[in-house]
Amino acid sequence: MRYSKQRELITEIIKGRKDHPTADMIYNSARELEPNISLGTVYRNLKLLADEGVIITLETEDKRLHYDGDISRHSHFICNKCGRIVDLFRPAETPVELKEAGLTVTDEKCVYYGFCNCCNH
Amino acid sequence: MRYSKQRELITEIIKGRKDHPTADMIYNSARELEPNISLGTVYRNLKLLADEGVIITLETEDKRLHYDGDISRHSHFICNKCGRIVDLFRPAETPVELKEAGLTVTDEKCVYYGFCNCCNH
DNA sequence: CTTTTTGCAAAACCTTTGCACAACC
DNA sequence: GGTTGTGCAAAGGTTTTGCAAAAAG
Repeated sequence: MRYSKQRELITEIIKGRKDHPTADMIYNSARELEPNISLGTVYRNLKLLADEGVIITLETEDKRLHYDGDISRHSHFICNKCGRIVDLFRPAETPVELKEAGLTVTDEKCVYYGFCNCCNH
Repeated sequence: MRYSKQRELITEIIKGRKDHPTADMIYNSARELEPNISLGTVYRNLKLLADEGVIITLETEDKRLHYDGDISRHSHFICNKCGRIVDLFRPAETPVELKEAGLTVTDEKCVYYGFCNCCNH
């Protein structure tokens, strides 16, 4: 993988925020510093970075892919009302049944849905 | 919610299978019995059934929504190679941190990725 | 008869891709 | 210089939606 200014910028943006942005949000941030960057480039690099394991993807009910620069093992909470995504650093235990069934686990994605402090009632 | 032949058929199809089909798969099944059913109707009803809690949605890395007629609390395993989705009836414990943080959990979706028996090496 | 649901087709939406040009090494 | 990455715009695939007709109650 060769160096590119655009890819570095995109990586910095994702690694620098904790709000699990979508491609479009990252594109908008990127354009502030690099006004000529294209949406296609953003998508291409996000896919590349995710494939390389540099970032993580989060498939949510809003049907847009969210990205997370924190690749440590953790779960997420998503508010049904405001859509806020919260990190959860004590991940759930991987069920033993999986190993028992001969399944090799490489990755896990646990998402809890509910209402956050601001949106309770 | 008024009765409709199409909705009943769609519900039966999802409840009757364990392979977590996509809208398109359900559409194809439905057409075997109801050749004039439209894809729009399938999508409309799937959304309705999911909103009503009659079925569950599964957001996966393949970018298509999968549906599950089994609404009991359980997790899923998805094979990175063949895409097979396996039910896991011992769900992970919901992290206590969530309650401690004042977050109300209404739902949880845990997906484990890896390689199934058939696809191991 | 009124309201909900359907089929159809078009639109919306997010994401991917082909291509010529620019950037990297 | 050869190869990889970019910008642009067009295409792709899934899901949603507007509308007139059909079905339900």
